[in-house]
Amino acid sequence: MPELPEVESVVRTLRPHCQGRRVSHVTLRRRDVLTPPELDWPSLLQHRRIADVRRRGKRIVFSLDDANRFFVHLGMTGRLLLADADTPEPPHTHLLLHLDAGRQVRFIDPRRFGGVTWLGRRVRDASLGPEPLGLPPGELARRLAGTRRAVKAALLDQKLVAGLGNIYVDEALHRAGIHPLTPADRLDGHRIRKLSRAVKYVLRRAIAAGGSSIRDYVDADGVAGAGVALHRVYGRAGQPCLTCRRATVEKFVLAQRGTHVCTNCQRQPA
DNA sequence: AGGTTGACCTGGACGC
DNA sequence: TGCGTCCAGGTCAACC
Repeated sequence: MPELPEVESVVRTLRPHCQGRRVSHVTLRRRDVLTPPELDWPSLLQHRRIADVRRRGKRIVFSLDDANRFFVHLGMTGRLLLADADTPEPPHTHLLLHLDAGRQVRFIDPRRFGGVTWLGRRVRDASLGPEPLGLPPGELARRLAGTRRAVKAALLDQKLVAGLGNIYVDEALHRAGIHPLTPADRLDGHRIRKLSRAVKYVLRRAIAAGGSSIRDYVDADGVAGAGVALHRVYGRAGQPCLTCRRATVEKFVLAQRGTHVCTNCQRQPA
């Protein structure tokens, strides 16, 4: 799915079209993408004005003018697309927010790993860790020191840091020269600082490229991102490492996820 | 309690 | 062409 840079790109393209707009009505095609499903979503949304659209981790959070909030999670294949009412509706369109001015926001998700969750007026949500951009290295160090899991598994844990996924964890660990199997609590201060810098660098560059479009991802305007061209290991198994040019990128499974490493740049822990 | 595994879904790519 | 298998950007619940 969309990870932090893809979600950020969706939010940036979505916001100018949504902010301040009123939801004239709602079309619900599949109730099971909603949490909780028994809530009267159309009534809660209809006639409300969208005050704000923001990203939190991989979530797209909508704030309404009555201080209620809900978020969209894109899962693996979810899309949030702006469209005119007369544009043909693609398959797997589950929810439509009709805005004034004849535009609509469409939630489309073939695999339905994504969904829409009602937050209400709740302020705090402990299910997500801090944002990685702007996270001080010392705080990252403190969080990683608390677990013996492989550093890749730790970084994928949204409670530890919110927004990283399979692509950018592999890319950041490669850039930092850290093997994904390294136990998180065995990284010294120097390597943590390298990792912290690499995470931010990789995410910022991917955001600037508009995200990475592997197969499904497009922003809210339907535009694919150019971030794949920046990948140094992800999706490059069997090809030469672009950094050292001495080894080929290898792929193995860690935490049930395809994991890409250069064994020359990233030395396996003893 | 922390950590690992299967389950949830569909579609596209590949091999026979 | 058609069928089977594997794989995919994520997250839960259920288990050790």
